[in-house]
Amino acid sequence: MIISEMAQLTKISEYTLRYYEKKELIIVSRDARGRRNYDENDIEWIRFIQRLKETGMPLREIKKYSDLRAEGDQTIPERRVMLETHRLFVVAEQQKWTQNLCNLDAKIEYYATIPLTTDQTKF
Amino acid sequence: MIISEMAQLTKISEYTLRYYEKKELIIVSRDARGRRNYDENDIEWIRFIQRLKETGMPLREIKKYSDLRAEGDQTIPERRVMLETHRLFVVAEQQKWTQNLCNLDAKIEYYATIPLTTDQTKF
DNA sequence: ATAGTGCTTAGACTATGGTCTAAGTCAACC
DNA sequence: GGTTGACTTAGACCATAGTCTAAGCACTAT
Repeated sequence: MIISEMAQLTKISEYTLRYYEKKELIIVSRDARGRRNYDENDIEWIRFIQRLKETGMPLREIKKYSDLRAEGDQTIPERRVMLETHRLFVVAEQQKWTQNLCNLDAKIEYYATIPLTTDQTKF
Repeated sequence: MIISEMAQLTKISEYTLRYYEKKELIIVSRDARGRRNYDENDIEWIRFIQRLKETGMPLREIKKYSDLRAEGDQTIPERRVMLETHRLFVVAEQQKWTQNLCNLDAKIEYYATIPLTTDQTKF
């Protein structure tokens, strides 16, 4: 699979796919003409990167994970620890957004109840 | 209130407070010596900016809100619409994080159940 | 009066995560 | 054999959100 197909499939631009490779998040083999040749495994991996990114993992962390992955099976426990640690971050984020929603709702509620004649410069 | 006190109070660095002013998010009066002189109203406003930022509102949006606020009471309905619109964003974010957590948990669960002898390069 | 502190400004620099350009290669089609 | 199209590379450029530096002024304490 060529980069343009990969870009279409994953909705990640060719630019970004090359960028990820430059940043050593992805390692892709080349064909006889020197072009990137993505296989099934690469697709899986890129989809996983996508999910990690969606959960707010910075690229340098994803790179760490990628490096461990490249080292082989003996790094599985380490990788799992990374995911468990990241999980705590995601839980915290989720709770933060819930709290933020409460705050915002309170604000909007306040906005709705105060008479329009009072001074509104505070908001 | 002087900038250093404000920085301490809000945990926003002096650099950032000046930056916000340069970006026209905040308008602060000066004392006889030309130094920023924050009052109660400014504190409230900066705390509100903080909350908007926490809920992922970009600075340019906050500036828009700030501009409306500066225009006076007649912009209240517009400001309220902004908050309501932003609320939808926050709700979506909250749901996204909940979904992300599910995905990650499924991943970790999978990690936990597969025998350690299989090929792990997929993760 | 001179050093020190705390502010002022403009503008340079940083990090993150892309996004794009320029120049070049290679295979295929006409 | 020339053009087209899809790729290659290095490196420039962009937006966001700061973060810091340099040079300078005003007041205070010694």
